[in-house]
Amino acid sequence: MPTYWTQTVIPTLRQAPGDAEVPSHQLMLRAGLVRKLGSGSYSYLPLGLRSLNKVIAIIRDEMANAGAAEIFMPTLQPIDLWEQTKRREAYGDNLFVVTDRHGRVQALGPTHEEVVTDLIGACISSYKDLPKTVYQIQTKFRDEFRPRFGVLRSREFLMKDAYSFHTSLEGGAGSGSLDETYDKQYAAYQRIFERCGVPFMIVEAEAGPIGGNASHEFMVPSPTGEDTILTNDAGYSANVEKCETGPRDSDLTGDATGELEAVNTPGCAGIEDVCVFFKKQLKTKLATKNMLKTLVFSGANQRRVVAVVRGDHEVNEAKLRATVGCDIAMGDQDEMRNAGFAIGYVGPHVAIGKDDVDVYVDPDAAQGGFWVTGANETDHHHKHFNWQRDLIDQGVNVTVADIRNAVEGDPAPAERGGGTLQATKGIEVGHVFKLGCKYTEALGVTVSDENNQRVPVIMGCYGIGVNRILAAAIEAKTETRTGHDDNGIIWPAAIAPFTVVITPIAYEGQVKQVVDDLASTLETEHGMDVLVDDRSAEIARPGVKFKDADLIGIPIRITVGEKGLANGEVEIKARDGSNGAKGETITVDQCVAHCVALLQNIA
RNA sequence: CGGGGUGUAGCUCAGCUUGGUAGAGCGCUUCGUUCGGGACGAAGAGGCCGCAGGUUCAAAUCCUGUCACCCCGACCA
Repeated sequence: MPTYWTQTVIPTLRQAPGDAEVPSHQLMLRAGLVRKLGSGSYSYLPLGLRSLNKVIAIIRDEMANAGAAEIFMPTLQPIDLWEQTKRREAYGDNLFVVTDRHGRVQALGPTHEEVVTDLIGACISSYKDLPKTVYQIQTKFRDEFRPRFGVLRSREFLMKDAYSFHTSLEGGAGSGSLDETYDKQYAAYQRIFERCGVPFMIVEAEAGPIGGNASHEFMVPSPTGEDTILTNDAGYSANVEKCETGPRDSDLTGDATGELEAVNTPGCAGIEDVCVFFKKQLKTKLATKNMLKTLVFSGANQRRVVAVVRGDHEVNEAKLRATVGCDIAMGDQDEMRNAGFAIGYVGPHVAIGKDDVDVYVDPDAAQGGFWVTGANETDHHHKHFNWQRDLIDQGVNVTVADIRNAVEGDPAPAERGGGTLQATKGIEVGHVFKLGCKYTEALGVTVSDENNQRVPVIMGCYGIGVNRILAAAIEAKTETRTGHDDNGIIWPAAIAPFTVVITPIAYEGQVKQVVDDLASTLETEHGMDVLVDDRSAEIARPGVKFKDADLIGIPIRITVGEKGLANGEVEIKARDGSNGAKGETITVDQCVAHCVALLQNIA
C-alpha cells in the first residue's frame, strides 16, 4: 500500500526553530523527521523512522553477510561489571548511573563490551566454539558533556555494536583470527556506507576508552564534523589524535634573544591570558607560537614527566606515552603544587635540580629564538628563555621527540608517502577496533585449547552510529554528492523515507485514478515506497506540495495534473536535478519504466 | 563545570532601557474569490510573558532565587 500524506504525520516547518544551527539539524526538524524532547534526546516521526529503518535493514543485511548473529542486550547494566573492567572511572561522568529502589546502582549502557563479554564468555568453553561474532542494534546512553548539533551528538542514540571472539590474533581466510573478522567487518562497513549513499573516508584512529591497539574510523567529510582528519596525497589519512608526522628539525643550541627576564603576569595561567596581558598591559605583541606550553604528568616509579610544546600546539598523550615508554597521567593539581610545580606557571626549567623529572620537548618548541614561558612561580612568566643556557647548561637532560598532535602543514611520515598533511573535518559514523584481551581478562573469560589449556579470548568490536548516518547523509558535501540544497534534503535513494512521491495537482477524478494506478504499480511490481500527496487544494495548493516534496527530499517526484493527462502525459523529476531543473514530461505508459531507469542513476 | 545568551501564541520574533489591561509575520478556524512552485480578501480562535518569591497602588518589564534550552571553552595548568 502506498502511504497517503493525509494519513501520516509530516509536520513540515517553514522556519527552523532558532536553536538548530547545522544544516542537518535544521532540515531534520523542518522536514518533520524528528522533534526534540529535551537536550540531546529526539523523537522520530514517521519520515525519520522510515529512513532509520532503511539504514538498519542495510546494516542487518551486511552483518549477516559478514557472519554476525544478531542479539539484544539490556540497557540496564550492573555497575560492578563496569568496576571490574575499571571503566566506571574511565568513562567518568559520561556514564549515566541510576539507583533502583533497593539502592542497587546500575549503569545505562553507553556501549556493551562488559555485557557481551560476560554473556558470550558463559556460552563458550572450547576453542572449537570460536570464532563468533554477535551484534545488536540498540539505544545507548551517554551523559554527554555537551550534546549538540541535533542528532549528531545526543545523549540517547541508536548504535549498531558488533563484537567478535577469537583465540588467535593473526591469520588469513579460514583461520578464525581476529584479523580475519576485523577485515570482514571493515569490508562490511565499506559496503554499508556505500549502500547508504553516504560519502566516507577511512581513517586511522586512536582506540579511546574502549581500549585495544588497532583501529579505524569511518568518517563522512563535512564542515560540521567534530573530528579533524589529516591526509596526504599518497592516501594516508588519520585522526589528529593518531596522526604521525615526518621528521621535523630542532635546534636546542639556538641563540638566546636576551637575558632571562621575569615578568609579573597576575592571574594569567593560560597561554591566551598571557598573550592578552602582553598586548594590553605591556603593549607588546606576543603570539601563542612564541610561548612554551609546559604540562606535568606523573609517570611510573614516582617520576614526573614534563612535556613541552609550542603554545599553539597540543600535547598528544598517546605519543608522549609511547615516547616515555610507560603509562602517564595528568597530575592532580594540588599534589603537583605540593611537589613544587606552580600549576599554570610551569616552565621547562622547573626540572633544574630535580632528579625525578624527565623533560620531553617537541621539535617545534626545541628551537632557539624568542620564548616566553612560565617562571615556575605563580603569577610570573619569563621572557627570553633559552634551552641551552637556561636548562641544558644547568645540567638537565632534554629529550626531543614528536609529542604533539599533528597540524595542517606538517610533513607526513616518509613511510606513508611523505608530502604535506592537509586537514579536513569529518563526522564519525563508524569505528572498528581490535580490542585484544582487555575485557576477557578483566572478566576472566578463557577457553580450552587443543592441549586442554585455558587460553585467553581475544576480542574485536565494531560500532556504527545509526542515526548519525541520517544526519551525515544530509550534511554530506562532496563533488559527487550533496545531501541538501536551499530547498531541503536530497536523500540518497537507498535511505530515503520514500523512493517516489506522487503529487497530484488535484487528487480527484481521472487524476486520482492515474495516481493510484501508478502508485500501486510502482509498489507491487518494483518494490518502491510511494508517498501520495493526497492533500486537497484547500489544505495544500500545488505550490505547497512542490515545496514540501523538495523539503523532505524524496528522490523522484511524479506530478499528475489534468492538463498533462489531457495529452496522456505526466511529469517526472529527480530531486538531485539529474533529469534537469524542470524534469521531463512523459506519457503515462512510459512513466513506470522511466521512473525505474531514473532511479538507477541516483546514488 | 566556567563564561556568555535566551525563555512572550504551534513556529520565527518584537515589546523590557524609561513599570500602567499583550503585539507582528507565518501557521490554525470560518466564509468568499482562487487553484501547475509556499494565493488574495474578510471575520475569528489562540498566551499564568518558564517557575517561585520580592519591590510597587500597579510587574512581561525592576530585584532575588530557581528551572529549562542554546552558544563558547576545557584535565592543554
